[in-house]
Amino acid sequence: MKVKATSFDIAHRAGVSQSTVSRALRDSPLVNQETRDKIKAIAQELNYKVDKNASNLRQQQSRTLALLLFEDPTTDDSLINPFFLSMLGSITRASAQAGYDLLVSFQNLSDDWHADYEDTNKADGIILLGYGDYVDYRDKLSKLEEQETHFIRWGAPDEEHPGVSIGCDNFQGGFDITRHLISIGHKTFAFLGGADKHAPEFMARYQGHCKAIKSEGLPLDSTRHVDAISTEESGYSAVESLLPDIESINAFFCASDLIAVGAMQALRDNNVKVPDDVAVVGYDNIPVSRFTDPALTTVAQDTMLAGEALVKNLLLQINGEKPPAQLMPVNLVLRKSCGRT
Amino acid sequence: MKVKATSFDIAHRAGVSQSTVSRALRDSPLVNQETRDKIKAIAQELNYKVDKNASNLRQQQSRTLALLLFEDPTTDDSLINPFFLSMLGSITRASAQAGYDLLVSFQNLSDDWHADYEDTNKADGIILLGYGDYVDYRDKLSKLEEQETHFIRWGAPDEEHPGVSIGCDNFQGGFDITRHLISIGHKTFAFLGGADKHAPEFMARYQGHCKAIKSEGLPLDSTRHVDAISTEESGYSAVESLLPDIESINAFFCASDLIAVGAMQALRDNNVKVPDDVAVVGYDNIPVSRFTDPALTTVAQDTMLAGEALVKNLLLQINGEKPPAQLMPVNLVLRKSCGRT
DNA sequence: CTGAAAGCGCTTACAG
DNA sequence: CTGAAAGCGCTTACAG
Repeated sequence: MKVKATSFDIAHRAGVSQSTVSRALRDSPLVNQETRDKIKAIAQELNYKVDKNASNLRQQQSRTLALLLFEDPTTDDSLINPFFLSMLGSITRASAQAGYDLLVSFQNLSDDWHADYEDTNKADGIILLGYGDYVDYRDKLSKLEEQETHFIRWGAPDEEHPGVSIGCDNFQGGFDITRHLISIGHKTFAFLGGADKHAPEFMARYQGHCKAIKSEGLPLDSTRHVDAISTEESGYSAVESLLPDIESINAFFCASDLIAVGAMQALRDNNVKVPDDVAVVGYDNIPVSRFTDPALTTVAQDTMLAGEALVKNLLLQINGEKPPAQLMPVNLVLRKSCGRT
Repeated sequence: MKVKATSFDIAHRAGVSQSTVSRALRDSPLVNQETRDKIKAIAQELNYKVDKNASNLRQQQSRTLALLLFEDPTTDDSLINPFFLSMLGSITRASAQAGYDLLVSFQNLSDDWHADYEDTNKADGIILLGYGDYVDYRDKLSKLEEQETHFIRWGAPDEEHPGVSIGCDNFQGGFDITRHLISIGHKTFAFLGGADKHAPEFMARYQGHCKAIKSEGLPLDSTRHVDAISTEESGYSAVESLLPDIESINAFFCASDLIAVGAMQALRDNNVKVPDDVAVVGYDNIPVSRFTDPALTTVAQDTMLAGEALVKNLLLQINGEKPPAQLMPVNLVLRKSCGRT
């Protein structure tokens, strides 16, 4: 077993004090340029690396962020919503860019996750990612806040809830895509997705949907609402439950792409043609959505931007500021599944 | 700002020494049961958590694993191969189960990633995940080994390369699925996927494919090989390049599901019916594969098992053992895209 | 510009 | 069973 070099070893070789080594390695302007270069050369030669535990302990910080990913409770062990995975990617990149490491952890909503990350100095702050069932969340968020943990939540900004959150403008997304459906002639709808307090994102999308129907002068009963959670299976069953009345529906607005993929599957299995017999749109613009048959019209959330915003906001909090909640813009992605584009 | 309690605060309140607090909190049998309970109660009350930096520094370990995920070099910023994401999920779970935290980081193969994780005591070991372009890797792996870093690589076990690796039996997978294709009557093939030193997984799948052709007594030229990397786009182009001869091909063996998804897209766009005109099979069993039209026959790698094996192996290394490389079994998943099942 | 020293908050060998 | 003390490897205020 190789023994790791310490700053004392370097100091010894360089003929300076350990303090000077530490300063040189941190690029302190206090150190003579020549000395600094010499020290760095020796450090490289010995393959010396600053011990993070010691450094963090001394500085009382960790330069690490923790990402807690909440699984959809019903999801099977190996499946994770592709949208969140894509967020995971962008958050990882954003923290790396900011010079922070990222500790990743999957949590079940039901677990006792109030999370020993910041308390233990393992992380300077926490990012919470998942469809927020805020009814269940709430107490845990309060506890985090009580302990003055720095955290940011992905999801709908919501006055009533503890902590800051960043989310996409789900209302606007639901509004825009519905208006598009109406503009190309669709008049009757089914909204697939549980829209209640347990799924505020879906609820906002649904409200945007209804608002568009109203504002375009269609009767309020032009849409029907069917519960579904964000899985293909659930989308499949939702469509099955509507089969008896399928003729009366022009367009399906699925609250997520996963639901839409399952819905299209069910329609195909029942010989309903998309988009000829019925239009289908989704939400999230997950990678698959381009490759379904037909390609899925959907609402894109910019995960890159969102990830950056989350990290930036959290970092501000860690630096003692109080950054505001943020609502990210959303974009329509028109493809074939909604009919005449 | 709340001041964090330390073990001294607890000691003070409990009327014992700080050493005893430390012992009690670590469930040392040396401590009187009553004292232990009292200390734990006080710790809870003060919301005390052991400082990981201090604890790790003292113990010279981190109880943390680092996962380096290598992106396919051509992949755009926000896309990550779903197969690896699924591995990510299972690795995260497996490390949590083992009581380790997981530091996740995306790396570009081109970056200088020899990775200050173990050297800095940020992690006790490293997991490398990605399609291994081992030609490029090699030097970096050697360097890791030289520094006596504990690491494990996902990929084909390979005598020639530094370090231990765990991978699925790609040869067997390629063999099995090809034999199935032959058994249901297909006689001519195209293999889509770059099969050279830069993509050893694909190469092994290709070799299994060829072996099956030989062992079933078909002529060696019953398959043609077209380069493709693991993206839908690449699968799409690969099929396009074969269109002039498409009639001569019974079945496409795509080296990954992503390639297959793109290939099926291209076939559809060119009015070639799957599976009636041509069969298509993939590899990986990514979530989408169930929902393509038609559903994709593919080879499943058990990511759950694989993740656990990686973590277990690495932990053994950390404990000073020399666990062997491992080849994980693989399963055929028969769906509609290959024709008569 | 440099060094000696204190101290971050633990764990654990040593002594009792 | 318990305590006093050393020490993990740094960073940084203090003194020069």
